Amino acid sequence: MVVRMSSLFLRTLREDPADADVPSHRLLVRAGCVRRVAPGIYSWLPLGKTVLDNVARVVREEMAAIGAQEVLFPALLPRDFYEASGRWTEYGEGIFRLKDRKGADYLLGPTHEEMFTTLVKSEYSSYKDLPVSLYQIQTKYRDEARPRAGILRGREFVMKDSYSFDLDEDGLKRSYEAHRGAYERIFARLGLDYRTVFAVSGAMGGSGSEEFLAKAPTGEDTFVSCTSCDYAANTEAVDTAAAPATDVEHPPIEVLDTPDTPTIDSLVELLRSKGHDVTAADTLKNVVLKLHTPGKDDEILVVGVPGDREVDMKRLEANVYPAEIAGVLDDFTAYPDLVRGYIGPQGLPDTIRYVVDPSVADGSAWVTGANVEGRHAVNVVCGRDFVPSGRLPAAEVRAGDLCPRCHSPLSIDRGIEIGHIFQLGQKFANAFELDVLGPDGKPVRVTMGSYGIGVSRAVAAIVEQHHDDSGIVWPKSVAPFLVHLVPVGKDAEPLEVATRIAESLAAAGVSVLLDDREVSAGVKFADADLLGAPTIVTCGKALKDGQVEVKDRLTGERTLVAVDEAVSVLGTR
RNA sequence: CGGGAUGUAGCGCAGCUUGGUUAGCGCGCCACGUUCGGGACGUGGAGGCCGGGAGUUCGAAUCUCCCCAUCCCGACCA
Repeated sequence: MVVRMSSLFLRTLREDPADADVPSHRLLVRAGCVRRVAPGIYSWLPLGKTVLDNVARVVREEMAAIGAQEVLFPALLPRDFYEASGRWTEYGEGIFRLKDRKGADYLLGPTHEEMFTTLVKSEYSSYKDLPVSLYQIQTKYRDEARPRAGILRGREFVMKDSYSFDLDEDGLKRSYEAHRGAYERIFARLGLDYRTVFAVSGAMGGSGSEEFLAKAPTGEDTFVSCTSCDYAANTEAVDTAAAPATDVEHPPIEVLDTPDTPTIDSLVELLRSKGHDVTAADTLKNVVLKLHTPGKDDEILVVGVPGDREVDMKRLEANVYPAEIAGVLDDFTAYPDLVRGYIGPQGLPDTIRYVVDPSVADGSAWVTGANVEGRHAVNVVCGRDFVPSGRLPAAEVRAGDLCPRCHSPLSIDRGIEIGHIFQLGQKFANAFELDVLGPDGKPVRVTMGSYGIGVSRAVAAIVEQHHDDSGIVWPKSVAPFLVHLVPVGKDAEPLEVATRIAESLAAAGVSVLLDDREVSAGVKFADADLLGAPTIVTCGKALKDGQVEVKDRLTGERTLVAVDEAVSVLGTR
C-alpha cells in the first residue's frame, strides 16, 4: 500500500519542542511520531506506531525462534497477587494503585512475575511440561518519581517481558543462555550499538543478571568496559578484586595535632606543610552511613575508602542488599565514639560495624582520624592496627581503574538499559509454591528466569544512535517506510512518475511514502530528511533525461537511476 | 523529597523591571494570487479565561500572597 502524505495523519514541527532536550525526544516529537499527554506519558501517532510495531515484530520473531510462546495479561491487576509476593508493600510509591467501586485495591502492573508464576502453577503440574518460556508485549506502569527524557523514561511504556520455568539450575542456565542469544540477535537487528554488562540483581533477587546497554551519552546507566578483554559491568556491579596484602614493615602509629582539618584536602595541605609526603590517596576516609533494612531497626555502617575517592552509594547499596542506604549520618549525638571529621578505624568499639573498600589492602598504611577532635594518626596499618569486619566495594569507579579479570585499564561509558536478564531462581516460585511432580512422584520446586526488553525505550535508543542534524536516520529493520518519494516541480509529470514508481514498489512489497502534498520543494526535502526513511527518491529535474535521483539517507550519497530501472533498483536496496 | 527555572494561540517566543486604549511576533492553519530543486512571497482571515485563586489599585499579563502544573539537576527507580 502506498501511503500518501497529503492524507497521512502527520504534522512535523520546524522548531524543537521546549520541553525536550535529548535527541530522541526532540526528533520523535518533531517528526510527528509521538506527542506528550502528561509527564512520562505519550501517545504514538501513525509514524511512531509503525516503528514501535516493527521493533515488536523483530522481538516476536526472535522470541519464537527460541520457542517462547506469547500470552497477554491484563495491565489492571488485583492486589492479592502482589500481596502474596510481598511486592504490594515492597514497591512503595513506585506503582500506580487504584480502587474499584467496591473499594477493592488494584494496581497497574509494573512487571508481571506474579501473574506468570500463577498461570504456570494453575496450568502445569508435571516435570514433563517443563521447560517452558512465556512472554508478553505489554504496557507497563511505574509511578516514577521523575520521568525524564521523553520516551526514554516514562511512567507508561511498552515492555516485552518473558519468564522461563525449569526443573533445576542447569535448565535455568540453558533458558538464560537462549534468551541472551535471542537478545543479542534482536539488538543487532535493531541496529543498536550495545554492550552486555554484568549487573546487580537488586530487588529482583536471584543470582546472575546481565544488562544490555545501548551506548549513548544521554544514557542513565554508567558502565565500565575493559580496554583489553571482553569484561563489562554496570558500575554498581564492578567486581573490585581485593588488593594483594603487603608485608612491608611500617613504623608504629603516630598521632599528630591537625587542628581545623575536617576535610581530606585541608588535612593533606597541613601535613605537606609539615613535611609529610602524602596525597589524598594515602588517607583513609571514613564515612558514616545510615542503613535501613525493611522490617528491622536502622543501624549505622562506617565505610573506609581511599581519601581521593567518593563513596559510590549505589554501588555500596548493591552490596548491602536487602538493606538500603538511607543517607549519611548527620546527627552524631547517639554515637559518642565517633568524632565527626576525625574518625579512625583503630580502636573503634566492636558495636560499630566497620568495612573497607577492597582497595584497602591488608598491610597497607594510612593517614586517618585519631578519634580525637583536631588530631590525625599516620602509619595506621590495616590488619595490624585495625581489622575491618569485611570488604565491600564502595569507592567510586574511575576510568583507568584496573580490570578485575586481566588488569588492563577500564574505560567508562554511559548507556541506555534496553534489556535485562535475570536468573531469578525460586523467589517467586517459593512465594506461590510453584511445584511440579517429578518422575519419582515427589514435588520439585520450579526455578525461574525473567527477561525484559524495553520496546518503546528501544525506539528512543535507536533514535539516540541513528540521527544527524537534519533528523532521524532509521535502520531498515524498523523504518516506517523504506522508500520516501519526493516529486518536485510544477508540472504534472513528477507526481505521475513518482506515483507510478510508488505503486510498483508497493506491489513488490516495499513500504513507500509518497509526498503528494502541494508544498514547496524545500519543505518536502526537509521533511524527508527529518522523517528518516533509508532511501529518498526525488522525481524532478532529472526527469528530462528520463532519470530520478536516489539518495541514501545515511551517507547522503545521490545516484541517478533511469525511471524504467527505478523499481528494480529500489526493490533490492 | 531538596536545588534551579518556566507557565502568554496548536508549536516556538516577546511584552512584566517602570500597571494605562483593542495583548504582539514567527511557525503552523484558512482564502485568493504570484512562485515552484533545500523549510518562497503578497494580500486578507480564523484562533487567547496571559496556569488557578485571593488581594492591592480608578485600572493587573504586568505588583503582593497562596496554590497548581511543567522542565532541568540531585535523591529515588527490575
